[in-house]
Amino acid sequence: MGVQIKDIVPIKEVDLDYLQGKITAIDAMNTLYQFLSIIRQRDGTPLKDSQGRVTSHLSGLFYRTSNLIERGIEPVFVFDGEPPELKSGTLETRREIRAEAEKSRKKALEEGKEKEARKYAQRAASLSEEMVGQSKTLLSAMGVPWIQAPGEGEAQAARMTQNEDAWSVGSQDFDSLLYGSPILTRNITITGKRKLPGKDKYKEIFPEIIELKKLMAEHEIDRRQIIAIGILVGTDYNEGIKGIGPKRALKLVKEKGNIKEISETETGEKFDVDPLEVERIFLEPNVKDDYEIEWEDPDTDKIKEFLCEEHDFSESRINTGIERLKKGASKRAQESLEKWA
DNA sequence: CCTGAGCA
DNA sequence: TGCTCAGGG
Repeated sequence: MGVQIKDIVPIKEVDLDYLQGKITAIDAMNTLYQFLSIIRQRDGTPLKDSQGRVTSHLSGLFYRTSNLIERGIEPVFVFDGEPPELKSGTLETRREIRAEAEKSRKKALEEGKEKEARKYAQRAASLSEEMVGQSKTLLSAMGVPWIQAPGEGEAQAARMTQNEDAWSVGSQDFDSLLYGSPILTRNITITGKRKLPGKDKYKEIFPEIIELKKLMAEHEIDRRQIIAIGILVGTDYNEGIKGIGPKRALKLVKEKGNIKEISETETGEKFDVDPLEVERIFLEPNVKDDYEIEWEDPDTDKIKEFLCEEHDFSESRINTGIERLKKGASKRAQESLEKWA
């Protein structure tokens, strides 16, 4: 889920071309999970190869990434390592929710309720170690860099952006802002259209830029106070206070100044874990500075062997993707040549 | 999610 | 050129 602070975050819509020439450190798990959950048939069945292995994540990853590369957007994927100990409660809860959803999915399918079945299938989706490994294999064949984070991927991506090795973090969640990323990019999609709540109409989706500086300036708060707001509404590491959303959290934080003061109030006594420990996860995350970000030419044979031969993707569709990757690679080569001129 | 065909 | 829609694996 991530920390829910959308209501107090200033968001700027941009065109996908705005990201051209910019390096985006993409939260890989966030993205793959999105693909796995969304790329499905009407009854909720994911795409599968002839051996019954799920391929939805590979489809999304290949087509979207080759589009980004063609447009000169430079993605580097960042994978989760070990979660902080405090996340175990959240992870357990998610497991339970998935198990329940899987039961509901089967029931709905037996009753012939396709739409219901799909909803529960999406909720039951979970990324296996194998899927993560396959995704890394595919990215390497495509010549797209990926980084193994020691801890949370969002934390590592944020550090890379702070280090100015990336321009922004790409994720749907807001957590990277708490980890100190100067810029967050949401909705990095090619053909984004989303159902309008209620109506049968579809609205086009644009990438969104969120700047940490602007977020801080707008509310006259510092980064520790943003973390405090997160802790009040709830993070992956604590439950948050019932009845407090981002607006009330902001007000409280501005009144009390910091999480320590808040923890000593009546509200603060309701925390399920020590809020200072949660704050420490965001301020001193488990990240590394020895990483390498290099794009390479796509390896056509490896891509085809992996996607077409092993997982039954259509060769003609994969060919157009490979052409896009090549186009991006030559664009990069051209630009690095111009730097010398 | 993304592709590609069909149709205005 | 832009839109919808079925199907992808």
